[in-house]
Parts: sequence; C-alpha cells; structure tokens
Amino acid sequence: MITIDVMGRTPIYEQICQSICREISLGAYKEGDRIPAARALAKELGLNPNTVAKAYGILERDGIIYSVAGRGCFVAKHKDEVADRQTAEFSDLVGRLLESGIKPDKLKEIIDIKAEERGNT
Amino acid sequence: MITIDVMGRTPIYEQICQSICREISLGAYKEGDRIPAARALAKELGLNPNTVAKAYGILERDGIIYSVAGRGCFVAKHKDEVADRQTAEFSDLVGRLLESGIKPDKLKEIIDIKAEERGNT
Amino acid sequence: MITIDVMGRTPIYEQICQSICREISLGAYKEGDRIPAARALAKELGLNPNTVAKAYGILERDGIIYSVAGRGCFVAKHKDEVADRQTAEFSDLVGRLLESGIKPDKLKEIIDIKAEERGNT
Amino acid sequence: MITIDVMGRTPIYEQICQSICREISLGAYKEGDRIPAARALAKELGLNPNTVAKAYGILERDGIIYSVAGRGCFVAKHKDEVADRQTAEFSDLVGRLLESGIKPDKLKEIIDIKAEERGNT
DNA sequence: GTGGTCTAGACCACG
DNA sequence: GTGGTCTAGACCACG
Repeated sequence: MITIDVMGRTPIYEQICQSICREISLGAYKEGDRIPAARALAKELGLNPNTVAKAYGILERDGIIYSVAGRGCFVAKHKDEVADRQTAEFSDLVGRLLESGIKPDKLKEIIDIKAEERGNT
Repeated sequence: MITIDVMGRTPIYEQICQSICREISLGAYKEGDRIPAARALAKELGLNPNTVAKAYGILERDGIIYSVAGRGCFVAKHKDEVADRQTAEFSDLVGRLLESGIKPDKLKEIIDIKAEERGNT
Repeated sequence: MITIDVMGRTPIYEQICQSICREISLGAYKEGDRIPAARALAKELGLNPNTVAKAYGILERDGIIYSVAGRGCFVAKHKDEVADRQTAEFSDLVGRLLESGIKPDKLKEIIDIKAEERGNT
Repeated sequence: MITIDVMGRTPIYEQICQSICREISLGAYKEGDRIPAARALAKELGLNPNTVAKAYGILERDGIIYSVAGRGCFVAKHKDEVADRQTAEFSDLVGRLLESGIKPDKLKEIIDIKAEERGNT
C-alpha cells in the first residue's frame, strides 16, 4: 500500500520511488513483477500523472524497474539497486553526522529507540 | 572551516546552519562565543548577505544562537537544540528505513563501517 | 481582511503572521483550508512577494501552516500552535508587569474595560 | 537592582526605561529622588553610555524624570505616567488579542498562572 | 501557477 | 559596524 504525505519536504515523486522500493524490499513485488500502471496509480492516489511518470523514469534510470513499451513497467532482476538506493542516503548522512562529532553509539541508540517504537528487532 | 556545496539539493542557508551546528558540536564555538558576522561570512563564502542572514535567523529561531543588535550573534547556552537539530533528520530516516523492512542491525553495520573509515570509535 | 500598518515597530512579516493566525483563530480559515497564494497576497497588500514568503515560511516552521509545492499553503491540523503563538507575547508581558509590582487585579481590570469596549463577554 | 537581558528582542534602552519605571513603581525611587548618573549606570552595567543616555532622554520626554543640568536626573512628581507607560503596551496587546477572538477569561487565566508562579496575590 | 531559493542592494535601529 | 527588514527581480523544482 502506497501512502503519500503531502506535508513535509520530500517531493511526491521521491515518495513514490521510496514506496516502490519498499514494496520490492518487503517482497510485495518480486523480480519480473509488473508494477501498477503509472496512470492507474496516479488516479488511485489523486496525483498528477506527470508526477508518477517522473518517479517511474527515475526508478528506470536507477535500474530498479524497466519499462516495456505498450506493456508496462517491471521489477528488474537485481535487488542490490533497491538496497543501495535505500541505504545510500543513510550512509551519507551517517558520514556527515560522524564528521560533526556525533558518536556512533549515539546513532545506534536512536536506531534502538526507533526499532523499539515499532516493535522491531 | 565552512565549505558550501552549491550543487545538490540542500539549500545553502541550511548548509550554513549545519556548519555552525557542527562547529558548536565539535567545540570550536562554545557557549557565549561570537560567531562570524553575517556580512563577513557572506563575503568569505562569496554569498549574498541575505543568504547568511536567513541561516542566522533560523538558528536564532531554533534557539541555537542569539543576536545582539550592533554586536553580533552568539552561541546560546543549551547545546540540546544543536543535538536535536542534527539528529532529527537521522531519526526520521531511520524510521522510514525500518518501515521498509531494513533490519536495525543492517543500519548499525553501516554505522560501524563509516566509523571505521574515519578511525572513529 | 488583512490590514498592514507600515509604521510602528512590528515588522510587516510578523503582522502577516498574526493576521493569518487571527483568521484561523476566528474560524475564517479551518484545518486544511488553503490560505491566499503568497504572490497574490503580496499584490493585494502592495508588498514585495518576499515579505509574504517570509511570513509563510515562519508560519510553516511554527507548525501553523504547511506548504505543498505547486499547490499552495494550507492550515495545519493542530490549533494549539496558533493559541501558543498568540498568547506567548501576552504571557511574557504579564510576567514583566507582575515583576514591576503591578497587581494581577489591575491587569484583569484593564481586560474587563477592553472587553466591555468591544461588547465582548 | 537593574538587570539587562542581552538576548531577546527588547532593545537595551527600552529595558532600562522599564527598569527605572519598575523601581519607581515599587517605591525604590520616590518623587524627587535622584536616579543614578547615566555614565555611572552605563559603567555598572557594562553598557555604552549612549544607550543609557537614550533611555534617560525617553523617560524625560515621557514626563517620568526631569534632568537638571549639572546636577542629574530626578523622578518627576506624577506617578501616573509610570503606570500609564507600564500598562499602555498591555492594554494595546489585550485589544489585539480580543480582536483575534481570544476570550477575556483565557487571558485572566494566564494572569492567574503567572501570579501563582510568582507567589503573587 | 505555486512556493523555495538566491542575488543585489537599500535603509534602519541599535549601540 | 552589526543585524533586521524590505524591495526588486531572477531562476528553479514541483506538479
């Protein structure tokens, strides 16, 4: 299920990218699966079709999906790109925070707190 | 030392905010210390004075610095705001990643790798 | 209706903030309502768009409105921030007056006089 | 005792005005009493002499003190101006808040809370 | 069309 | 000299 948060700074097209990646990561979409048609998804979410099309274009550029003219968009083989996409931002941010003198343990503590909030292990 | 990346999505004023916070966090600027004059910093970085003024205004609203008319801007007492500001983005991102099914241990692993790269403990 | 007093110490952008809060407080703008476009309001009031943009930026940072790129600014859910914003200055001033030895009853008397002038209960 | 808060928006000269008024209001300075010499007060508080001179000039203009060349500044006869000065801002603010739809009782409630905090009656 | 950011430059209050 | 405010106007991302 994809939900969009119009508040907050993250652009909608980026939220769509992240949602699709999350679905793949969670196994909801597997390699070769067809993902929702851009226009259908736009209608369902009440978004401008251009916004969804932009998201799909980025995902294709990133090697996460591939499009077949007249048939739709499909999940590409390698899951590595998905994981990379999801952790790249995290990795960069961690680097910047460590550079700011924040202790690694402090960051791990925040992870534990967040994980506990979600009942995650 | 403050360096600005004109490319990339992070606004220049936000980069200035983060840089000042980093300096405070690292102890380069202590409580009550005067930070560089907005106009001087703008000149040094080749930026418009308004851009630096915007950053300083945000830091003041966030309780990290306070300004004294005719004298300059100074680091406020409580360092909590600095830590909060620096970790807020991290906390949000961790939440989103956990929601995507990424394991907390995977994130901690990335932190360890980054910390090791930097020779950090 | 928003009216601006160009004279007086209160900055124009702060007057805009207060006016928007007043409209929300009075129920003219409800949760989720769109407030006037920054550029349109600037034109209507004969102000520079930047001045209105500054006000809107502050209101967003204060959690009173949120902006959606390409669509406009909207009233956020929680009205608490509006009340807090409106009474913070009052609370501070009362503190200072009590410190000056003015009796609480004297202040309440002034409130009653003002309320009666306005036919308020 | 006069204390100056360099943080916060209130200009220092205005804080001096308010402090002198508070002393008069509290009875520390009575009618005809000499108030501290501007230069001495500036030295004591670590302020620019011009700042104190400005405050004294405003108080004289407001009829709260009068200066005698070569002798100093003295508290004027009528205490009404002191009370007026202190409550004028309050009265204005109350007017604006009532106009914003805030209930008089809400304001009285804040006064009670502040009075209780100070152990005031 | 909408808000977000930035440059350029002016004037002012404060001290 | 310092920050605060404001005007004028440009370009961009988003949708």
